[in-house]
Amino acid sequence: MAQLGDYIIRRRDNHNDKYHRILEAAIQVFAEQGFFQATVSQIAARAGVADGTIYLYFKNKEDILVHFFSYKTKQVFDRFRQEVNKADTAVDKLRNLIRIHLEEFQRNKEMAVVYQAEIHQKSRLVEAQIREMAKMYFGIVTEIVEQGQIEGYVRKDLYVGLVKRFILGAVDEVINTWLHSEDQYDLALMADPLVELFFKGIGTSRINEIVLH
Amino acid sequence: MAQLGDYIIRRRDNHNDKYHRILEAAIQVFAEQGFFQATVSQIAARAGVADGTIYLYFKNKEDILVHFFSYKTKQVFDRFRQEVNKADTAVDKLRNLIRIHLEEFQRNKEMAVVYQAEIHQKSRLVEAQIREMAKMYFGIVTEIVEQGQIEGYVRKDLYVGLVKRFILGAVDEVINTWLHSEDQYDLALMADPLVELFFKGIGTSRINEIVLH
Amino acid sequence: MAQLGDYIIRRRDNHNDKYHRILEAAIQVFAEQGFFQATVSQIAARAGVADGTIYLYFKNKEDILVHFFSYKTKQVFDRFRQEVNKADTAVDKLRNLIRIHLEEFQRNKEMAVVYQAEIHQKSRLVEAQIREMAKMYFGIVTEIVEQGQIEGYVRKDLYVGLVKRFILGAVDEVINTWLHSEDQYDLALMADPLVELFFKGIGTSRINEIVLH
Amino acid sequence: MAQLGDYIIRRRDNHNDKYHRILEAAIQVFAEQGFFQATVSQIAARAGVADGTIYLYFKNKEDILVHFFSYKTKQVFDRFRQEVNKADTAVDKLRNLIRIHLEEFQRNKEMAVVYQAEIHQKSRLVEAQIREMAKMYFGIVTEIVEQGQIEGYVRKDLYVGLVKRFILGAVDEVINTWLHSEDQYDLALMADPLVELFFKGIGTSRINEIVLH
DNA sequence: CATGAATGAGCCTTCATTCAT
DNA sequence: AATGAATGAAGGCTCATTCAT
Repeated sequence: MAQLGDYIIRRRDNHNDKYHRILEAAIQVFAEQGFFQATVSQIAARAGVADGTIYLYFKNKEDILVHFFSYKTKQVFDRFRQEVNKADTAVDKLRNLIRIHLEEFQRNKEMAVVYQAEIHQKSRLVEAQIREMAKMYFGIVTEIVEQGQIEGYVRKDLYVGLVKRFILGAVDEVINTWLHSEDQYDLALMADPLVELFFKGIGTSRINEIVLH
Repeated sequence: MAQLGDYIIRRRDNHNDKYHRILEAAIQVFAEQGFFQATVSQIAARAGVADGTIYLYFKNKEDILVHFFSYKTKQVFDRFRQEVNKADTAVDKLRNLIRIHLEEFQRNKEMAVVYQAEIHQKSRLVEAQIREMAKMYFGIVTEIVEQGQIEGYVRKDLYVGLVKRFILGAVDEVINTWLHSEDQYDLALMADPLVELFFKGIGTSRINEIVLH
Repeated sequence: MAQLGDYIIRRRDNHNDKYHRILEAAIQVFAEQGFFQATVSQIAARAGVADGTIYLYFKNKEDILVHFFSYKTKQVFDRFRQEVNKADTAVDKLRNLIRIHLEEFQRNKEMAVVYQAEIHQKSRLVEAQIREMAKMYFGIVTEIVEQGQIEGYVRKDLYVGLVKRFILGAVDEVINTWLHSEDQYDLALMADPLVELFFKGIGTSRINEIVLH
Repeated sequence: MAQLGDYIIRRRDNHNDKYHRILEAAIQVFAEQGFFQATVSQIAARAGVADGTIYLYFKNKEDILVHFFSYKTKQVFDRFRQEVNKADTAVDKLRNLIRIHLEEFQRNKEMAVVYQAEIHQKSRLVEAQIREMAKMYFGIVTEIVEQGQIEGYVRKDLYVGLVKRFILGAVDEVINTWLHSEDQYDLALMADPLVELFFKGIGTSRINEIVLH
């Protein structure tokens, strides 16, 4: 009765299982060795499959990276949006964005490593996806800034494109430092101090006495 | 008479000449292809020397990258220090730091590419140098913050380690965006807006009504 | 009632059906790609069966070629014999032989391609069958020559082994040229001119004034 | 004095030496295994060089075959032309053509094997060269036929294109049979009997009583 | 019988490095 | 010091064949 159904499901699961096992293995190996240093054999061994099996699920080595980006990373960026939506005020939205960003990258350390390496390449293997994620991030920041301006908590004289780089860059650098640090402190603890810096900067009120540009 | 001396100098110059030609060629090739994609032959061809000649000046391919960092990049970071010293106030020092950073990376685009790629690797081939540069940058920021606090323009409740990442990350992201941008706008123009963001943040004075953490 | 019988027949037909579908598919793929370039997967896809199914009907890839030769090619060569038998005189027999040879290879172009490639290999995968066909062809030619000699139309001082190569080679070359020709002229039209050349050669009667060997 | 010259010559010879060693090794391996079955490693081993060395002299595996055709085979076909020129009458020219063809292919048995296999492929790897050689052969036959017609030894009602296939095919078949024969009889002995067949055909004068087409 | 996912041996090719000249 | 031919290890990928379902 349920036999056929079970069978199909098992097959499908098996398929999915292997696909994901390879993907997860690849992320680990890419994280450890870097994309070009990683070998397909290493990935296969880590995934517990034969070398040739890789090519049943992926077109080639590069294709694994592409799938990784459109699956794992995208998934993470989608969570950014969700968390931002949970908050009402601009301040809370930014706080949620930063917090979830740090939390997710802390939780998926290997993804973080691969992501960092890839977006800082000249010839990116995944240009399209990266551009899309950047756009999404920009959208979120734009929303926060505009809402914050309406609420009166965000300055009006801002170039949002720069604000996005200002925020994303700082967060990325915090993550990057953490990735290269010996002791594994809690990355998420950086969220609030960062948010405070984003809103208040490092200056005192006296800074307004100076014409900065 | 002066012949022997000349000869030695010429030789030495010749040596230096080739050493630098190889180094410059390598940076170009690394920038275009990435370190692992670049081949020693390409570098040799670009430098106008034989493949084997590379190994008279460098231990191996990786050694070229190491030399590049301790030569070119270090040189650039040394200029950071010089420019900062030219200014008197903390504000001007930070402005000079950001400006020279953007200017130098704009001027040495290939260096910028190689630098960005390398510092975002997990297994860095040049860990030592990068750590040293990070330390130097941290020193500069510390000095600026402390002076700024004395001058009354910088808040006292700051975690300098985070401030350094906050600043460096934003600048790096601005550079990274520029590197991947189609149109080559003037990167240095970002200096003042960035400095303003660093000091004032994105918030208005009303932000102080909210307890950020 | 007739059910069981039908079933068996259907099965058998089904078997035969698949067997032949695979064989025909293989010939097409072999013709297009060559034996070593062809893949079992391509054959399976063309035949509309699973890869594994191939191995229910054939021992391995090479076995398909063997079967092809003992099935298709043999069948064609059997037709040679039949057509020759239909004629009474040596001249008509040779004409029929040449005509049917050209016609059949024109009709089965893919077979022609595979056949040509295979018999001109050093290490033939189908040595036995080829030798058998050569023998059969030799038998036909022998018969024609002997009958022709009796009838007085064929010279007596002939080395039949050479005559067979003389005829077969010329026909094969005509076919080969056709196979590689852009425009698909009617191959069968070559039959009569060829037969004339076989009988009369290219010389005039004056050629007899010369001692050829 | 002669040192530099010697050096250059040695280098050049060395180069030529290796180039030719690889080429000769490749022909042997191609002859034994066929192009697709042959491995680059086998060729390298036979030539006494490292695998990678092959790629200093040839673009890839296929390129070796291409070079082989434009070097060895072409050289042989050039000899055809030379030998034909040595004779005065059409009869002698044809005899020389056939004789040198058989002699050369007998002397270069491996070349013969590779040549036979290649020209009977559907997708030839060396289409251009083969077409050129075919054209040259056609030119020779045309010349012989026309001269023979003037001399009165060759019939006027001939389609030269067919005559070329008639001759070349027969010769090729004789060679092919020899290549696959166990006992290595003297191939050149077939020249005169073949020439006689070409001129006189297999028919007697009575054949003229019959209308062949 | 039929399937097609999985295997892993094997091949072509690249390229960092060496070394005789 | 300089050359660049030669090396050979290593890696990505293919594909004939097997076998659990």
